[in-house]
Amino acid sequence: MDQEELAAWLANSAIMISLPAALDAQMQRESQMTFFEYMVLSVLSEEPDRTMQMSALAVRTSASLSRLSHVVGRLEKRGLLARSRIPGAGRRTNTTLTDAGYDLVVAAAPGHVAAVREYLIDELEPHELKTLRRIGTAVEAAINRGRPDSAPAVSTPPEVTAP
Amino acid sequence: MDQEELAAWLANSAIMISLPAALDAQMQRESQMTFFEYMVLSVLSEEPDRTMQMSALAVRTSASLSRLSHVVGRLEKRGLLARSRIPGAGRRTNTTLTDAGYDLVVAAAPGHVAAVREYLIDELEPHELKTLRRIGTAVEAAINRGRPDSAPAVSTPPEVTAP
DNA sequence: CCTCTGAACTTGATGCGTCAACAACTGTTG
DNA sequence: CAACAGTTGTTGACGCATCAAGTTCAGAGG
Repeated sequence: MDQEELAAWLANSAIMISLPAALDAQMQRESQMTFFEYMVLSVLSEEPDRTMQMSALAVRTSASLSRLSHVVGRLEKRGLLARSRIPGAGRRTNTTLTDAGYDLVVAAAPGHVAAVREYLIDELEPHELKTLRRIGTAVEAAINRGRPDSAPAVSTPPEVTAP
Repeated sequence: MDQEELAAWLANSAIMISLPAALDAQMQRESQMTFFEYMVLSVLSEEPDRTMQMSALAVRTSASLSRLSHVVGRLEKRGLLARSRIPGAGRRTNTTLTDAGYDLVVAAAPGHVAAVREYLIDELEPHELKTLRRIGTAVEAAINRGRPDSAPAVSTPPEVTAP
């Protein structure tokens, strides 16, 4: 690993470690939830009927079904979403955002967007943005190469547009 | 947030979420430790005397002193490092890598380097590497701007050169 | 039919991270 | 020199993630 590769790797750790931490802190501070909880609510808020099946939601948030189940359980207790079994479809379960949940996402979004801008977007030149996009795509492809079918691990982040 | 910014942000989440998860999984699988534990051992292994003060180690690993204290406690129980108070220097404590700890880092390093190459470095063109480096630096600066003095949050990643 | 397999979750135990206290020093100031 | 303030670490409680079962269903095979 040469000088330039090493430097890139060192710098990359800011994106891998400090950036998630900073975004988590912002979300915790301003909206009393986790970055990941925001992801879940945000993804649901983008569906036309604010509803999604657990497994689909798990794929979209890059989480295991187990993790998602725990989180959804908590969010349900807080009245932010509701679960309902789909009849005649095995054990399939739908998760639906409640009005309270929707309101919370809407309230949390601006602060989140501002943080993403402050820490990342506004720091970059247009050509750097394009390259970042290319890199992210390449990394995702490289990781998924190792597990061809099982886990797509698509890592869709919290939506940054207004819900 | 326009189309290009949004796409870059979406792609970036692969670096923020999937990449750390993949590296963690690799480390767990092949060396029975956490990515963060590897960071700690690796940083120590680069010191001439394999020794570092707790607070310095905390800065280098971007961790809170509390987190570090817990982790070091566990690593000490596993015989991978040892703590010793520095006499006449307040509560300062030195952490030293044991031989077992050093051997473990040395054994774990190749697999880690291979993973970093596979998921990131080998995917990128030289100019993309340079841009990634620039982006990482910019992100770190932007985050630190918010907390001028208190927490440097330097995020030094695990060394990728042979220890 | 009746069992079996597989899909889609759920649950419980365990471990790690965080936050807020607390503890152990040193040096400083009245 | 006595109290105090500032550093530097440690600890315990609590929340969240993970992993390995377990559960609940639909449909296939015998």
